[in-house]
Amino acid sequence: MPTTTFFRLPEEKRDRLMDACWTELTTVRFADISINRIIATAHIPRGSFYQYFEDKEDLIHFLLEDMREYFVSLLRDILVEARGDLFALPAMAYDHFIGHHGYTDPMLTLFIKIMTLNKGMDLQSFMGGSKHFLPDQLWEVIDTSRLRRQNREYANQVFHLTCAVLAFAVVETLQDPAQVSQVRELTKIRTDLLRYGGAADGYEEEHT
Amino acid sequence: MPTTTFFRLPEEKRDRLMDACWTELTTVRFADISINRIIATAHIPRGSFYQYFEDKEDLIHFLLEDMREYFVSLLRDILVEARGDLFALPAMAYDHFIGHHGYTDPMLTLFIKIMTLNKGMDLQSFMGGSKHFLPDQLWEVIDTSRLRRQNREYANQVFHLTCAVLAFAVVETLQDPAQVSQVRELTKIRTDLLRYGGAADGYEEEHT
DNA sequence: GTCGTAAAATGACAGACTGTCACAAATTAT
DNA sequence: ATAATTTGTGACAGTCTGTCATTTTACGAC
Repeated sequence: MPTTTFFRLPEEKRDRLMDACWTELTTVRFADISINRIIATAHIPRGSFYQYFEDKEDLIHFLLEDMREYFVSLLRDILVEARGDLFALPAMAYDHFIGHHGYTDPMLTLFIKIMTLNKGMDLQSFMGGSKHFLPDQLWEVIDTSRLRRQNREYANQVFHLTCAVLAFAVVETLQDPAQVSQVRELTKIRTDLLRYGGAADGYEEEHT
Repeated sequence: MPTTTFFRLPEEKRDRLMDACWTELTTVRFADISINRIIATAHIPRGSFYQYFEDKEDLIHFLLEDMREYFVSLLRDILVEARGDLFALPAMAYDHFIGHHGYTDPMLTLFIKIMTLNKGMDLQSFMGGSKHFLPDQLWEVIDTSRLRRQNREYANQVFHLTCAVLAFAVVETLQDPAQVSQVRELTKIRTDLLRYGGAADGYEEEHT
């Protein structure tokens, strides 16, 4: 967490610094992030930076947390549009990512750049910032009647796997942007897997 | 990939170097791996190291690939024991990881250390080293009659999600080692989700 | 307006790290 | 024995990070 000093900073200076941070974060991989470059770009003296942030990790954590919050609210919108159907999330969110709707969301663009640079960046720990994996904001809009069990923990599990499916799709597309339609097909298969199960019908009876 | 020179190295020297590498890899996080420390531990001059490996990434890649191969063969053994039931994999593999059987597998110990240090290290890209996510070795021993569809691509998807469930379990246990039994329960729920689907029965009819 | 105290700014610095390169040593071929 | 090739080596240039003693600014009390 940044220092209180950071939040007391004059707006212009803080913006200058944050711009430089986001540029750095969306230009090089996590491992290569350089505070040297950031302070050079932002024209902020070295000592000042360390008055605002504890260290590099502190900075990165702060930026990603910001992004996570945005991301969750985006998923919430999508979920509302899907009438609370958790299983519809991967396909719809994927289309958002790919820019299916023509316009490009600035924050999402940053997110995708970061994912591209840090291939397979771990959505698990990205979302895991919150205590529960399934944030309150999303739990509120889930239609639990569509789920086999209606408790939050079960929804949490479904959401977990749902996120994994979304992550697979994003990563695959980044690795080969030409295969959008193929990835879309895979996502449908995976989603059906989550919905209806992957076991052959003959074996389904074991379950009671 | 290491240089041919590396493979021509006298065994004693190569072992000394590799030992130091594994020690480093299982002691600090990826980001903090220091070639300085490695060469100091192994008593290998700086210049020599760079005659064997292109750079730090080259080294890490080589070590992890080694581990991946071991890991795949372990999963194969488990899958055989499970009579090819892909859905049984997470629970069984998890018990192996936790050391349910009392003995500890040296390579697995290293693997767990690495996972602990790099919380949520991406199994996706770890396994993704191979062209197909589902390696031939595993495909050979899968009982496809248990799957809704029998083609390899479908098995690949199931395996993908299966790995995700395993990864969840491992990460959760590392975060809080006390909760083994709880994680085991979660793993069962997740596996059932993959087997039979998470949709409420009423909605299942949509599927044809 | 001046003095004093607390907050903020600053850049020089120590310590660490990486990858390179010119040259020495050893090994192999002729 | 000599030449050619491969391997070994450590000094070095260039970066980087986080700290800290010191200066500058902000601000309230008198």
